[in-house]
Amino acid sequence: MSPHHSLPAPWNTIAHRLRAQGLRWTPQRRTVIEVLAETDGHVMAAELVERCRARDPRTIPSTVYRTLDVLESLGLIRHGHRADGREEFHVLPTGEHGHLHCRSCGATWELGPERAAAMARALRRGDGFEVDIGHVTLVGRCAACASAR
Amino acid sequence: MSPHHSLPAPWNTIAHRLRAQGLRWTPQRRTVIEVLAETDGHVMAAELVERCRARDPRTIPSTVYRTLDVLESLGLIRHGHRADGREEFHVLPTGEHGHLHCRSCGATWELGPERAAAMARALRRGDGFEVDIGHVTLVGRCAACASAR
DNA sequence: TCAGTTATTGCAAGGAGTTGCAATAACGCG
DNA sequence: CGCGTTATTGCAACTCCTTGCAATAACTGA
Repeated sequence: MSPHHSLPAPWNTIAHRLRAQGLRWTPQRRTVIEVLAETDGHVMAAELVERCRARDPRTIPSTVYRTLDVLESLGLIRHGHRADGREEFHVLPTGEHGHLHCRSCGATWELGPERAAAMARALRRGDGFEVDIGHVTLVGRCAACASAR
Repeated sequence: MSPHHSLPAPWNTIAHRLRAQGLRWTPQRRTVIEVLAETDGHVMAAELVERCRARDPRTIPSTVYRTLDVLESLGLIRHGHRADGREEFHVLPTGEHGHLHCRSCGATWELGPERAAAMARALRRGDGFEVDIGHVTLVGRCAACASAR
């Protein structure tokens, strides 16, 4: 087995990509990336910090946040905000999808690419605004809660 | 002149509305409402706290935030989140309007009721989700910045 | 008007992020 | 391999907001 368990998929190229930009590959960044590689696509920032701390107790929050900024600038993750304003990261942005949150029952679920696209079209029509649908969680009421009033 | 300079428009009825619900009319709440009555419709939470403090240096932030919660439950204001996640309040929600923020040029502007409605329709179609468009600031790129790439 | 009830307040502590700065440690080059 | 350059780190302080709790003070009813 390799001396440093290597990372899966696109994560294993990050060291090179960083260095290619004059940036550095550090143990702290490796920790963050190892944690990201294990997620299913969504992580709340604070939760990610916690998982890094579990892996390495010396983890410093500000370092994690700064690493996340760098990874976002590389296009590997994308940050957004949940209904309560807290930060959330979408790992490896695949299809553009959004999030819907019902203020009545508290549920949060995904807005599929097709409907997200329809919404983006509705916004574009008018002044040409190109929405980044993944950035926010839309708040409202789900069908069940809306009709229950 | 009246002993207690009375508040304009709908604000002057709040004391009664509060008491009608078993809630109380306090000097601290009066301060918050005086400040709200002077806004143009938008205030960032922290900024509002600051203005209350200017009016009464004894102002305590947590009291202001709690008062805002109460006022929101009365339907007088509505909270939302800006592109950076910070809290913003819409005073006296009139027409349903949203906010758009361009991540390139940093501008933020309003999404008029018509287009907001079009977007809400696009979301409703599908699973019946009723979006509260005023709650979030949609992030993306304005026409100018989008075409500049 | 006074007293009892209990909604609110003030305070302190805590969570989530951000930022400035000096010390540290990756990198790239000789 | 060792050095100098400078990107990063660790730390401390700070912003914005939330929460628990005991003390305070509005309201209500007599």
